[in-house]
Amino acid sequence: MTARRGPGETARRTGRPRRYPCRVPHPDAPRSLPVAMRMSSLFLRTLRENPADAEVPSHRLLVRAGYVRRVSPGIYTWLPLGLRVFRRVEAVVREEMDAIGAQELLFPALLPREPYEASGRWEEYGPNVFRLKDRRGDDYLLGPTHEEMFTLAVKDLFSSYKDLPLSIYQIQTKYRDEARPRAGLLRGREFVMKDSYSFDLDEAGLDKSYQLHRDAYVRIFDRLGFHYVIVQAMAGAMGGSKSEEFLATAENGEDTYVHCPGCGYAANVEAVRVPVPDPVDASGVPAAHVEDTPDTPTIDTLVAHLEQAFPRGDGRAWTAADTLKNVVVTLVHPDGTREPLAIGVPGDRDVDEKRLAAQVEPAVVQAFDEKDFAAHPVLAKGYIGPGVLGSERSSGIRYLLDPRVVDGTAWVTGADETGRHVLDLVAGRDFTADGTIEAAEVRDGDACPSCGHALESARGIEMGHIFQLGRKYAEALDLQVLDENGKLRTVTMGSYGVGVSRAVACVAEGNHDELGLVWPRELAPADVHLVATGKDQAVYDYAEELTRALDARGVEVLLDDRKQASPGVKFKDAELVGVPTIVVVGRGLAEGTVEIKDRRSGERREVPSDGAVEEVLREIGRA
RNA sequence: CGGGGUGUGGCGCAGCUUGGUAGCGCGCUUCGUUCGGGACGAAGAGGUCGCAGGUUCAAAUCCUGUCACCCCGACCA
Repeated sequence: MTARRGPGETARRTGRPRRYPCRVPHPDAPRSLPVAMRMSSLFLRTLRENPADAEVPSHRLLVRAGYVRRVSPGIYTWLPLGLRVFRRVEAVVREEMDAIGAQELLFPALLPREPYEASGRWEEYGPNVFRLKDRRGDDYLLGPTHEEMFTLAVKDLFSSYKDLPLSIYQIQTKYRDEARPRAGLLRGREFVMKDSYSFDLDEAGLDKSYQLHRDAYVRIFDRLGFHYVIVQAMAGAMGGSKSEEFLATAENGEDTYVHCPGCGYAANVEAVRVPVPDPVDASGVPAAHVEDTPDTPTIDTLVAHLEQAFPRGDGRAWTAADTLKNVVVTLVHPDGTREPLAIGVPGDRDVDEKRLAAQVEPAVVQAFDEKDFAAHPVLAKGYIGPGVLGSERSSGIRYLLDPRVVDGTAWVTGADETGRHVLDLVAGRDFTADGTIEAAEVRDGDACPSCGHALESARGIEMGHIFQLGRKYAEALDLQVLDENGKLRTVTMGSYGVGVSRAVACVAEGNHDELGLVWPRELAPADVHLVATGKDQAVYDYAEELTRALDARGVEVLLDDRKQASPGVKFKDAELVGVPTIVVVGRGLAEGTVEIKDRRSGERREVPSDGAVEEVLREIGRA
């Protein structure tokens, strides 16, 4: 708020909260100066060339246009222009959260070890958490996420079903010691996230809270103005069941998802379910037989050998899809125990490490190395088969199959002897497994699990994630309330996050052209970029006057009042900075006109200088 | 953690192969001119060449070590 008007005054007039002024007027400045960002004194330096360390467009442009500066890998300073955009995003998120009755609070970023010890995550979270010690040697951490704190806060204050449902949130700086920060603000080690949590007595309540948040998120991402998809997701290490992600569609996004043009189904690749085929009648398949297949340790060499040594009578060529590939990995459980796990997938598909990791969480997957093979001599590397796999078989290794390997399907697979494979091995008839697992890679053209159409894959940036946590944290931290019968009930929780700082980068990623940034109106650092050109003092006087008049109407102006800069420099800077409406006061003023330019379309029109205020208001949709 | 690359004024880079005491563009300062598309002229300020050893009469340049950063991958509520 400025010294010039009372709190809320502008909010009433314009129907939205006023942004704080970027610059406090100099004490010597006349009191009558309008509150505007002045390019002549703004803490800003635009760069003509791209910074060498920036690769993705959002990073390049945010640095070039003077919105942010890198301090350390994955750690950024918000400069005045950037901070204003950041505050706008924050305001959108805050408004929509408040609108569903969620209440804002703020936990510390610096947290003691104990709550995370209690939930088991001090260990589970691993190297990604920033840990530190105080002078006495006690352990602290910089919060990577705050489930424990929210849960404990509710436990601290509430104890009755009458207090529920409850949704609380914070907009807080989070810290994660990412192995490789990248893409500027898109994946940082310090970032700002809105995280909220719902607390309900039962599943029906949780469903309702979840839906409220989902609706709020739709409104938030609509207002932020980027293209996004809502995809089914894995609840991940957080535990819980139902989960959806809001992905901003972007070719260079880190997340891969699939969507179905037939029915609209969309899911993160990790969460995709394979439609399970019906069992096949295998009565015509001959008995399984072991054959010599020398030098065929890979699927490719095996298929080539089959085609040459065992051509099929019906003219069909052997393909990788006829083989069953058995991959062995080591699971490392949170308590440190190691367990070998065998996965059987059709030979034309690889095991997708991300999908596998998501399936076995919280265990971590490690490659099965030479030492592991030495410890399990029954495994013939390159020729592993179901003959030895399974908890009931000689290896004792748990064996899980891709869901496509249904009863009655016949396979060529390892015979557990180097240089030998078994043919016509029928699932259900000749071998069984301990269960199924969704770990095979997902490909374009795979059948949609809900309608059977061919799936298409695309990439996106995770902007929001909502999920039903259930009782994992409530149980671990003993969050119970008394129900109407006076009995203790464990509360069920939902968890909902939005990457606020990431959203700034993401909006920039989706809103720029070759000249610079192009902000959506609601997020721009100013409503109008007013450029005064030329050497005529009347131009600058008029620009001051127009700025003052616009300010009085609640329009925030970025005023380029630099006298030493050439018109070209001012135009380039305006285009780089990306305020959606650019007003040029210059040579036309003598004839009584100013120019209004739309940054996005490039369209410009001359308007009478004496009616410029109304024209600008109309242009920015506030007439 | 694996692979690749880069460290030279505020920013972007050249110089390194073949050692000789640091240069270009942008930006910055001063003066003058210019003023609708990153102006022009003149004069300036600003650099332990990432760091540490070594070789040499002499090291940005050669050797060894080390640190940092960027990109790809692994990893990633």
